[in-house]
Amino acid sequence: MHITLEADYAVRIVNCLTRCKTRMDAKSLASATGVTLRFSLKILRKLVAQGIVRSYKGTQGGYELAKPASEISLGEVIETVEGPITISRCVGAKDFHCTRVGTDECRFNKAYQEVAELVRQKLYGIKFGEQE
Amino acid sequence: MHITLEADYAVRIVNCLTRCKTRMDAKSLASATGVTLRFSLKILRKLVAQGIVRSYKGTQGGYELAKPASEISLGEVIETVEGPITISRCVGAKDFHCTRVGTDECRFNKAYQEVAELVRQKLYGIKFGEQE
DNA sequence: TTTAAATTATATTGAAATAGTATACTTTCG
DNA sequence: CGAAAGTATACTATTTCAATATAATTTAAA
Repeated sequence: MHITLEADYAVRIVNCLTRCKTRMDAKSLASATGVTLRFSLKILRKLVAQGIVRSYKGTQGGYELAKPASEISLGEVIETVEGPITISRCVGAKDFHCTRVGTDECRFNKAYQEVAELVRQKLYGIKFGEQE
Repeated sequence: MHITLEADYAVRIVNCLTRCKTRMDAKSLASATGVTLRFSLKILRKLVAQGIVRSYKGTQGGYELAKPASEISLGEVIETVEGPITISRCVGAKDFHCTRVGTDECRFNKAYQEVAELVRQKLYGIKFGEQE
């Protein structure tokens, strides 16, 4: 159970933009974060669409944060690139189908949802801005 | 970010064994849980190796829990089939490589580890036995 | 003691998700 | 204009996940 590499990359990119306060072009960002140029462009597009990063076209173009780093959380960045955090795909489905017992009302769905909520709260509580 | 289907299946299987207290053969277990026979055998092997389930060979063989259901947790079952819960693959690696800034000591590894620990504690706290 | 019902083990295949690339296009600024 | 940047879509490769196939071994009962 872990986040995708792409989400990791997105975190690196936002972290880099947080620290290097100047506008950066994709090429510099890519080499600074260790992500391939093409792939970082793909990620940057998602971050722009979500309103986390702002882009500038043209010769002096590049990327910078669209809002204060203190308002950007790990959770927001992660969910932007890989979608909502869920623990089990089974959540939302009816139930486990143990036909050998009478009632098989499943309490694990609830547990999974609680875990997902726990993770979400923790990740949304961690902001990029407030680094010591 | 979610557990694998295999882990879901493992939970179903252990849940089924918890509820149907009799010894069950793989075929019945498979059809009761909606997992294919072959795949459930593969999962059962892991559960047996971990000491969660006990197997009996021969004509009257089958599977049953190796210990009280109240001592088996969601976390144990999940980690048995898919390995340790981690949030980022980046954890343990050196750091993000933003070369444009001086020090880039990364606090996200720590955050990831905290989240993983949170999830682990929650999942290990949920036992199969104490279902109402 | 044979035999059928069960588990065990290894290897292989198929499918889906992830990761990364290619190409063509648009915008902006000097 | 024209070069340097971002934008968009589509495609390919790789990895991981899911499932299957085959063959061997063990056990209990007839």
